[in-house]
Amino acid sequence: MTHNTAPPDELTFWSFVDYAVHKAERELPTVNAEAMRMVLTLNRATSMVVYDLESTVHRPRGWTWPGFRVLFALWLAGPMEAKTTAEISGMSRAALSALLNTLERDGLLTRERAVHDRRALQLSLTEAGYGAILGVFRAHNRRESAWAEALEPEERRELVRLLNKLMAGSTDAQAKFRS
Amino acid sequence: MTHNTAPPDELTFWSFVDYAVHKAERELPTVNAEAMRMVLTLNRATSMVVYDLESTVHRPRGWTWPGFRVLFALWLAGPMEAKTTAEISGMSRAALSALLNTLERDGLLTRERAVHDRRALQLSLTEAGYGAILGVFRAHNRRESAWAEALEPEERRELVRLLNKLMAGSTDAQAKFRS
DNA sequence: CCCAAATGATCAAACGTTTGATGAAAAAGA
DNA sequence: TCTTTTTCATCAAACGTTTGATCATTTGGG
Repeated sequence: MTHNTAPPDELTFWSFVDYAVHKAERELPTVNAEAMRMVLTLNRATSMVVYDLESTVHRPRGWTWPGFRVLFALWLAGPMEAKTTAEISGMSRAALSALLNTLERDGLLTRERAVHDRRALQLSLTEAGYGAILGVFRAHNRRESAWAEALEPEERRELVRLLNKLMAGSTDAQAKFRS
Repeated sequence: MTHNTAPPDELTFWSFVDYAVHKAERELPTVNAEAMRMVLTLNRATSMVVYDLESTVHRPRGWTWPGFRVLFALWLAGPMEAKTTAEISGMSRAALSALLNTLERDGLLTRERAVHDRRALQLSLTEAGYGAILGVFRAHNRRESAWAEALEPEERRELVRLLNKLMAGSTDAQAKFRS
């Protein structure tokens, strides 16, 4: 255990995890240091991946990752109700509603009221949306590949397994989900 | 390999990963499915943890996770230059600038110009900020603990190791970082 | 010493997200 | 059938973030 007590001005995004965990452990006897380290590391790793993908793939093309997620879902699964889109792309109905304004304005998808239920909304890719998604996905996947190469194939599978187990455990943890 | 081709309306946040990977694999021979699965899973797991922590710990107290990260850094490492705070809490200087408006308005920290360099900003917790952070951190850490229990101790260590290796590999991947 | 380049911070516009409220349509109950 | 409840979508206000521009200060080169 490296007793890293670096002065504040030498701390970096990376070294802060160790610094914080050790310092918290020392000053707060009741802290769950391992849980702290896990969540801290999980967030930092994801934050780096997200920032990279967003700034190298999506923003240069005038897109955002959330917008990409919606278009990607429609591309793979076909036209669907907005409620389903929100569910599978991991956003609230209100967030999707706002996001749709942008995507519709940019001519990437259309929203129309469903025939069987006039409250519901049916989303479909436009020709333009359909034409654009493949290229963006390819660039996105190339970037994902570069990240994935940091791990051995076996390690990638293990990482996925552990993350899935973590998600499965959210039920026991009585985690709060998006409504 | 479960050939899950569920109709769109039965898809969920969870099942979409499998569905998307299989469908992409089938329709796009050149796709790197393992990389896709890894990034998709990483983001969904983190998104769930973030939403839970944010909505059960921070927002009910009138805080946000980003604000908490800043106050937490100042609490652990003491007063420091804003540039350092941005670096170790993982945000751009511009984002921190905006965030500081809120934190300062709420009386949780103060910003003053540094004496040795009149461009620089020195951040310090106020009494109120210092008094509030411990309780919030305790609640935060309790929630982290609940999540951590989904994994065995050995699995937690392995997850952290894999995530660190992923972060370390970002150099090879020539990932883009925040400036 | 003076001027050009680099650095620290802020601002502005656009965007996605959250919570809580409102409106409209459908479902459930009396 | 009529009323109450539930469901789907949107809106409004507040917030954090991004990119690109601007301003002030400091550093470094002639």
